[in-house]
Formats: sequence, C-alpha cells, structure tokens
Amino acid sequence: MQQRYSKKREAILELLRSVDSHPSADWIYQKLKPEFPDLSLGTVYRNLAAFRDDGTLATVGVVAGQDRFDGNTAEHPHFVCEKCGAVLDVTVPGEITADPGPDYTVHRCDVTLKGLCPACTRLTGQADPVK
Amino acid sequence: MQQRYSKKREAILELLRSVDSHPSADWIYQKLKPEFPDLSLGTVYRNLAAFRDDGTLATVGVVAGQDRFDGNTAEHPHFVCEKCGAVLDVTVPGEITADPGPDYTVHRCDVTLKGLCPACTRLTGQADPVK
DNA sequence: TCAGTAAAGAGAATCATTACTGTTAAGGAG
DNA sequence: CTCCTTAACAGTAATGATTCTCTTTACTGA
Repeated sequence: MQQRYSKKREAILELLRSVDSHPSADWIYQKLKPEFPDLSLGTVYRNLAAFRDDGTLATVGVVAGQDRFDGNTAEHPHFVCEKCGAVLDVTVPGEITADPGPDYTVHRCDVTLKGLCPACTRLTGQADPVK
Repeated sequence: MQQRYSKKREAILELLRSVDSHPSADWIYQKLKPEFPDLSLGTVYRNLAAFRDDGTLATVGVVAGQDRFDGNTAEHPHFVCEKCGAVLDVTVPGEITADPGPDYTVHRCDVTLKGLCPACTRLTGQADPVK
C-alpha cells in the first residue's frame, strides 16, 4: 500500500492516454487546471515522474526545452515537427533493429524522425502543387 | 566576412572533433579552461549555438538535462548509456529508413539506442561470466 | 591612427524542473 | 466512527542549464 489513490493522479494518466499528441508537463497542467482549480504544477511533475519510474508511461524526449510524455510505452517511432513542435506517432514499413555489439546491453531503440508535419508541410508549400 | 577568426571558437570546434565522446557545453568549458583561463561558459554556448546553426556540428540530444554535441554531422545512430551517461557512435548492419507518408517533409532520421555501455555492462555482471 | 563591428567576459535573467514545508486526507486498526 | 500514520497535495523556494544584456576588447580595412 505504498501508493494511495488520487483523483488527480488518475486524471493525469487518463488525459495522457486519451490524447494522441505527446504533451509536456505544462500542457497537462493547463488542460487539467479548469477541472482541478487547485492543481499544482509540481503535482503534475511528481506524478509524471512516478509513472515514468513505474514504467506506466514513457518520455519521448525533449522538444524545445520541454520533456514530452507518451502514454504508450510500446517501442514505436516518433515524428517531431521542427516548426510547430508537434510530436506524432508514425508507422514504418520494416522492423528497426540495430546491434552495436555483444558488449552492449540494449534496453531500447528509439527512432525519431524530424522535419515538417503534414500541416506545416502544407503551409510551407512544399507539397500540394495541385489546386 | 561576417565571421571573424577566433582562437577560442577554433579550439572549441577542434576539441569537439578530436574526441569520440559527445560532450556537453560544460565539459568543453572545463576542458578548455586550463588552456584559456579567461574562457567564459557563455562563449562556449554562443559558439556551439553558432556552429549548430551553421550546420558545422549537430546536437545529439539531451542526456541527464544537458545537451550533447557531435562534431560529425553525418546521420548515424548513437548509443546512450543509461548508467554513466556516455554517448557513443555505433554502427548498424542495415540501412535505417522510415517513411511516415507523403504529407510529411522528413529532414532527418535519428536512431538512439539506450542501455548499458560495454564498461557498465561489465560492471553490472550481465556479461562476462568468465574469469 | 581611426572607425566600425565581431567576439568575449561577467553576470543577470529565464525557464523547466525539483525540493522543501506545512496541510489535508486516504485507508487501516481499534 | 475515531484515531493514527503517512502519501499526496498546494504553494513556493531552490536549482541548474541555457540565453541574454551590457560593457570591454581586439580584429580589420581605410
């Protein structure tokens, strides 16, 4: 019984899982603030850290100075938009594996694509010559 | 000629390129401090940022809260040791590509392995049952 | 030599994150 | 139901990496 129930903790995890973006701590805080007016940013950080240590969630990496979280702990590649900062899940055709050698202990293999997301690609006029 | 020569800037780049680790700004600062006693940490950051914008160097990512830099701008996978924080270049057998779809503009594909480096693997006793 | 301007140093400012402190309340024991 | 222990919380101070500002230094070209 070292982890008591908490409505706020549950809300944090639920929000993270209900969303396909990969929020920052502050984004979660802002989203939950209306529902929990007395929510503290520290609480969000503390619970995210606890979930991370549990393995309940994963950190995607740091984008624009902010750590981004992912409710899906399965190993899957991400796409980071260099313009708007969006982090999206992507699917890749083949399986990705890399073996650095027998002396290493590999825990995970993270693949991160960087570039412009569909929305930003459209705005830049790189694609969509039609119309 | 909007970029003048600077001994310190050159030293920063040279140090970065002479090393196979992937240093943090502070590591570079500490290393150069004996040779340039009046070196300022701000100067290191300023020049690293300039090189990054030039494309002269690349950022590997944030490890333990610190940004790590790489003098090798070619796209290649990295291994991050979760214990000692070492960042190493690794070679992988096959080519790694991922195509998220035609609406995306992909600039780069970063592959990062995480786990224990050979030294830490040895210490943990995971490998090397011999001896 | 002199003007113009890039580079650097020092330190303040910023921003995300973490730690501390006092308070509240969950959950088990009686 | 009440008491007790202690996790969880809000609020806020502290931390630490990075950036910004301001002033000084020192190239460079005329």
